[in-house]
Amino acid sequence: MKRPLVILTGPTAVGKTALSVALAKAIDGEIISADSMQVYRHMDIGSAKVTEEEMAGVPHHLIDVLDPTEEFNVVLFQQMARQAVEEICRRGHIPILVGGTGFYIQALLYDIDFTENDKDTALRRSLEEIAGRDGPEALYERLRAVDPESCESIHAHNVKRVIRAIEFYEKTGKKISAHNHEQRQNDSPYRFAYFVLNDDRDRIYQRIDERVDLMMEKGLVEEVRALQKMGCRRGMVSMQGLGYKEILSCLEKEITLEEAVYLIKRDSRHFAKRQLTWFRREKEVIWIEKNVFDHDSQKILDFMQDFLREKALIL
RNA sequence: AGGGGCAUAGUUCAAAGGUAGAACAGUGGUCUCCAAAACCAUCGAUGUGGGUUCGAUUCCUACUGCCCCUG
Repeated sequence: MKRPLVILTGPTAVGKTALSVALAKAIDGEIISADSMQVYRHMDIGSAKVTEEEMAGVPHHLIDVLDPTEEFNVVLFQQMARQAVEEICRRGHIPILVGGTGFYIQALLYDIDFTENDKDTALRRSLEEIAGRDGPEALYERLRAVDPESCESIHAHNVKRVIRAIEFYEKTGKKISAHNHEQRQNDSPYRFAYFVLNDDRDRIYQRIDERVDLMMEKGLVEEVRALQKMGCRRGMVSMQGLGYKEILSCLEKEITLEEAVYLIKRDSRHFAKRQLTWFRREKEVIWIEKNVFDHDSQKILDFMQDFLREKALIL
């Protein structure tokens, strides 16, 4: 029997956290965070991390488990999340995956195979060097030579992807285009319900602005300064987080605080938009438009529970 | 009130008597190991009324609005 998995996601600032805790309480669930920034300790304000109080006693996993100087990526997420699902099920509870990183959700939900990678990053580095020295087109031609199919779907300017595709070929002797095609056929190992919470675009953007202002009031600058003292530098995975990279370059006097705030708001909007693009493409998602439910969280909760009962995910 | 200046896309700025460009914003999309990342595509403008002209958004003029100076 497949394990149950409830997913609750949506664009940033739409209100996932509050709803997730209420849902967990209602269906005896535990929460697994699918958030690439909330995994890090000492990054509370900028990542809009759930507070102890907000958790209201509901167990949360994959939050505060790494230092900001450590790396994090899909593969690590996948391993940690899988383990969390197992533990939660063993306790007889329902795992609820909550967070805005669609790629991570996909990795767990469809059990995407990433195993062919090793820890050796020398090749990656030398490819980056080629891109820097000879330009992205030169790298692209290298990819065309070994995996022309990938060139169909990857744009030459997208150096990160081109590098990964070449790397995949060099390390495995297989084409990543073929591998991805195979992986796309994966059936989920879970009985799942994939909820996407959404709201009017204007409202989301407004909430983003308000939230960023609040972060500044709460002391985001101090938080980043402390991280800086702990040895966090730009280029680290954690410091690519929205709010962190901008404040960091403000502390390094590259931009003013005003510019930093503007950029954080703008990039958060862009992020929300990209998230929605991602979810639209995912199959089998259940959209929860807040205005359809009059922004009444009880109505939303009732709807979700009815749905889960129907799908026999809960009794 | 008098004098001067400005009026072009949502915003900031280009250009030109004959098809008005860009950046940013906005919108759509890609994504299978940096994903809060990286990348692609796309919508959109000459304030209003006259005049000169084959043709005005450009030149002239009135109006309206904004800015600066004087009082």
